[in-house]
Amino acid sequence: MRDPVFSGSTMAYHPFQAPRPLDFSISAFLAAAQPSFFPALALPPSALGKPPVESGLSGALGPPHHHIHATHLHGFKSMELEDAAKDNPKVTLEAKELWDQFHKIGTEMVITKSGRRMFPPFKVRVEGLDKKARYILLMDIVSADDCRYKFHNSSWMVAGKADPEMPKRMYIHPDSPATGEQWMAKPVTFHKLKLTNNISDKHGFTILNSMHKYQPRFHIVRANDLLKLPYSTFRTYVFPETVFTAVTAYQNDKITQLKIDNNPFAKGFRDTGNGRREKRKQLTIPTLRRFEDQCKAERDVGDSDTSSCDPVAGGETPPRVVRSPRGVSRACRGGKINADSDQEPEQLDVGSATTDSHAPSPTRFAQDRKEQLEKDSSLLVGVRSPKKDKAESQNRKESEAESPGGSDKEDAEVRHTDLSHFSTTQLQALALPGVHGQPFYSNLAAGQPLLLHQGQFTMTPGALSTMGMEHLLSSVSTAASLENSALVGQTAGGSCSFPLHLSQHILTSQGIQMPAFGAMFPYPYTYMAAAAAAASVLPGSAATASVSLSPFLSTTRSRLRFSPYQLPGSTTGLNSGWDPCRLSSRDPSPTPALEQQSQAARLVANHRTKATLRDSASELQSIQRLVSGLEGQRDSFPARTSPGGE
Amino acid sequence: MRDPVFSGSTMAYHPFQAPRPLDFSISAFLAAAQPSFFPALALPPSALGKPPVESGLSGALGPPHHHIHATHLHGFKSMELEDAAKDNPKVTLEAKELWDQFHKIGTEMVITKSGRRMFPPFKVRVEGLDKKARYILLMDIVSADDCRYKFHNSSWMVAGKADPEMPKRMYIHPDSPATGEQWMAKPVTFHKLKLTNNISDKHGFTILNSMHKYQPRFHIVRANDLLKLPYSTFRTYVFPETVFTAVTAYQNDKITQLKIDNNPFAKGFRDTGNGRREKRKQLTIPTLRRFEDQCKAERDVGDSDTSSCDPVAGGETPPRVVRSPRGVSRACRGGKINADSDQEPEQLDVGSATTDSHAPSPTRFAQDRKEQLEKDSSLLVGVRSPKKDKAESQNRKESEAESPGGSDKEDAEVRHTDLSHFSTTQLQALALPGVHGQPFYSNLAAGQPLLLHQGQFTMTPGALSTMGMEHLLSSVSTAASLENSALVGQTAGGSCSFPLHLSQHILTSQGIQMPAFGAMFPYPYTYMAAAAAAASVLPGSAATASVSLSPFLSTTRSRLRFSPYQLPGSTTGLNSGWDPCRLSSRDPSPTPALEQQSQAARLVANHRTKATLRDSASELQSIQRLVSGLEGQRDSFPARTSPGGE
DNA sequence: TACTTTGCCACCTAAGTGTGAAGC
DNA sequence: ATGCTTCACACTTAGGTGGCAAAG
Repeated sequence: MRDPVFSGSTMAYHPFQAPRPLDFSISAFLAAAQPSFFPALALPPSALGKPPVESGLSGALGPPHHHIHATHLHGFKSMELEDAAKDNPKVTLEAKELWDQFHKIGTEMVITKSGRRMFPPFKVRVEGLDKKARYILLMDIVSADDCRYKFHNSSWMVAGKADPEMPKRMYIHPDSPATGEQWMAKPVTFHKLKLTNNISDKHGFTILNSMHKYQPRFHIVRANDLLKLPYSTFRTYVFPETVFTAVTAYQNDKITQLKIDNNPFAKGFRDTGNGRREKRKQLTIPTLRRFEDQCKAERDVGDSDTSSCDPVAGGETPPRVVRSPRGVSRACRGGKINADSDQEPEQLDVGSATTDSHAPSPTRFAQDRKEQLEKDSSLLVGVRSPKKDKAESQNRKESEAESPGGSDKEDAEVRHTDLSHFSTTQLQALALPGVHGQPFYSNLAAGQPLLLHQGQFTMTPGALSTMGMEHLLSSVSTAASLENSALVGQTAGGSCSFPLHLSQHILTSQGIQMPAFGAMFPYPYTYMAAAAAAASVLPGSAATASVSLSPFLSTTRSRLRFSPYQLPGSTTGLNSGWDPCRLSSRDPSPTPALEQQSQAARLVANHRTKATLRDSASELQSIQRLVSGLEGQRDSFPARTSPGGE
Repeated sequence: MRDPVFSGSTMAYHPFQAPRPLDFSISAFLAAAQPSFFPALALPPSALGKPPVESGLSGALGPPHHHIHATHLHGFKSMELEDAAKDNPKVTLEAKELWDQFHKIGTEMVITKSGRRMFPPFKVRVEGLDKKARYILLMDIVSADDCRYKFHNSSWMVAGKADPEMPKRMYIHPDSPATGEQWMAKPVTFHKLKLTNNISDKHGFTILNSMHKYQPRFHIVRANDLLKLPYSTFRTYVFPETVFTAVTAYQNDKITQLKIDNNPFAKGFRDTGNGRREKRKQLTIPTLRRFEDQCKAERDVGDSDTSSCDPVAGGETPPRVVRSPRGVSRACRGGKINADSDQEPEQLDVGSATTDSHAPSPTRFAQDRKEQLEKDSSLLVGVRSPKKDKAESQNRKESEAESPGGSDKEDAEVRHTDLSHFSTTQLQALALPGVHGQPFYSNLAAGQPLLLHQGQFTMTPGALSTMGMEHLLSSVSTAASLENSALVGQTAGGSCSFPLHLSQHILTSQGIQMPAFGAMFPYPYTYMAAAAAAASVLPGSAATASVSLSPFLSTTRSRLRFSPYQLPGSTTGLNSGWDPCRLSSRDPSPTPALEQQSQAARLVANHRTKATLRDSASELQSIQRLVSGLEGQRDSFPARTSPGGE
């Protein structure tokens, strides 16, 4: 309870701790982004959008199909439709049941200096892509809220405001670019992505703050060259059940047990009568074996490759889609707009993302989405309400009582509330920091500040960073959408699969932590691209104001925390890593945004406090996050950007 | 001794079995290719070629620097010089000493159904690249000759003509494309490439015939997109000391022992007093430990990644460079030209590649090369004469007497001789089959016959396949050369590193055999590209004649061998793999070529027979090889070409 | 003291190696 | 009987897991 604002809050259903906050958080910022998205979306020919049905002011909205948005957007702004159409991607989360099991308890992911994989592994199945077109698939992990947590009395509770955001990195799937056919052939796994708390990480791992909540995101970009990524449309998918709290050591024994029971690498800790396992009673759940078995089965299929297991069976979750075409629009820029930011977490699970009612134009679209959601059963796959979760968890026969705050927490509430104080722009910033960076053009790190090949694009750093998150400002849907990317121009004609045959060379190993290999993509890069697009398309661009503050110099109330182990310069060797002190002052200040939830959801959440986080501290922190995301990114770039080794 | 022609030949220094034949073989076909290369080469601005010194009729020539050739070529034919220049690649083989140790004995590589790595690992150090330009690095393994061997009485001897060539695959380094800076940062390893004897392989592994000799090759292509590979210039580097015989089980105990002593994974078989090792006395050589130690040291350096060890120290071998600019030329096409194909194997080691005296125009260049070689000490690095080898081997304290034919064999002789009977075109075909295919655009395999995006390029399949090997028809040198690639046009402006951060995801694992990941690149693809270029540039194009024969239908004397385990259809599952019966009949017939050796070398080798292989059977087989390389490639493509898995 | 983070450890998966008997 | 290929094995490297004591 470090946080002065939330101190005292305890557990489930507390105004400040609504159950299943994670979902909210995500949907919240997604919703916020949405508004700004529509205006710029292009409409693919094959778009089969439906007329908007539900209004989006308060937020409620079902995940819409992209094409729908595209259509509308088309009218708004003329976008390049060249290669639009022909695809209508649909993404489902693999091992959904397993994720759900963790989610109910409150997923925790260990982060270590050397980098730790995620478990369950983030794996998605993609459908509806243009077989011949080439795509780049990526994922990143963004803050779910701006709070710091603590696990107290068997439950998670807010413990203050979030620490300064670490430079986020966009992780490009190593097979990128590859044809839609290839991507759809089998689930796309991201087990090579590693999490770390080492701010000086040189491997390109995703740096997270311990005791903070995060949301993994998946992106699909139609582009045949990584160089085009910056100018391309990002279709973002978020699976609420994948939110997790980063920890350096497991806090909830239930999580530990679930990990042990399902992660083959932890088999050694299973209670097999070998006199191990003391603390945790064997909470082994029936679904247990399934995961591993599936993994093995999967490995044997086709030309196995990969590694981390991942259950194939079970429900797959249709995510919320956020799309950011280049030249995308930005939602209302201005300050903490918001308002009815409170929503019912429960509803969130219904799989719908809400749009900020305060956003520029999205309202009607929100309705559209909602309708879509209700119509498209696939969108609801894997979606479950908190109540259901509760019921399930209670049914579980665990020797240990269900930890009070175990499942269905509500820090989300906090986050949610917090978000409501940010403008759409701010939310973007909030999300974007985690939007790009991890493995990407390492050469960028190697020198060029922002590259974008001179002349092609000119903007002030501030403007760029602010607008860069355009692809976050997209429509939210769980189904597929038509191609609407505004690629800078196809290179070669066809759709050549790029695979690089990980089969033989790349696959197996997880994170060999060779920065040389990683495709590092510092935020700045994408930022610029998106920003450029946005700038050229939208009139009232969002905050272009540059704020001169770094997490270390201009903190109002937010505490800058660095564990003794992470203090800049005190960490591992080469100080070429991220150095907070070097954050420049040329960054835009994000603006507040609204969250959107289904009306039902908001009804439930109405009792929450809305003002708590509405202080300058919140804004400052957001800004700082953004700044670090932009500036820190560059500095943290691995010194070695060479490939070869492999 | 199945081969009627060579039956009876026994061992070292026998006319038919000159020691260290491998070197010859390689240099032979390289030389043959050279002639045709020059005419088409573009001259980079920074070219610093030297005037030709030695004549090339009989062959002898030192490894020239590309730029030299480029310069000359410039005059011959105007090539796109857009991105020419700025780079002058120099490639050296890592772990040369180790390779030499194996080479002396007669390197053997085990091939298994599940795929086996090479040991020593093929690893090269690249220098002189344009830091900012992007390159694609690849490797493939081509037949060293067209003979089948048998290990009899402790020595290798010819046992007939080669079996039908398996579809070869070009293995694209997974980090491709990446900037020159990245590639040069650390040695480029290809340990993910796996060898197999499973003709139905779906992993994209390199399929080889057991008991046949092969030569690994390394290629550098300046291109920022894999899609441009087909239209780009290939700079090929060959390290004679890396020739090897594919086996399903080690034949020479010395090789086995050397492997055990140096491969960390075989450590369990080392004679550490654990009562193992019987057959092989501990031939452990002093240099032993070094390799492994180096590997470990290397792993710790920088952001380790990779895996297979590889000694960094010791001599690195400058290879013979073969370059094929697009719109390349073809050497004399006609039939078994040849003539003084006999050379002294010993000389080969001197590190110089000889050009075929019968080749079109190369003569003067050959001299130039020679001079270069003598001047550039780096070219001689690791180069050693057979005599030296002999001395070394004798110094080794092996309990077991040096197997008579163990080191310094001469099947090479056969191969050499054989090669002399082929026209340049034939040699090209001979090599090309192994030039492209392994991991590459899998989508190609997935459907499109040859793709090349309609309209961009039009040629008859036959012509294409014939000319496709253009990049083989290049100059031979050990040093660097300037950029001369005729890329189809740069996509984005800058030089973005492509890394994909294998660090995190790709690196570690070796060959997870996931076809989905491999970048499959069937020969046909490259063939077409090169062909197109050649066609547009050269007047008297080589064989465009389409031959209607498949290894199964039109075999004159060559026996079609398929072990019971490999019979098409009888092998592993899915028959989507390579099906010899499906080989089409539209392929060009390769033409003979000359080999080139230093004059000294030829003096020594003059006593060899030249006519032995000059029969139609040889030609047919070559053709068949080519055909299978082209047609088989497609069929053998892994059914699953999806990425994702990773 | 309370809470986190670190390091090292044992254990496990994944996969690379040659063996040696069996198969064809 | 010869010659080559296959396969189950034991052993090794590389690396993923949580435990746990110690440190901060």
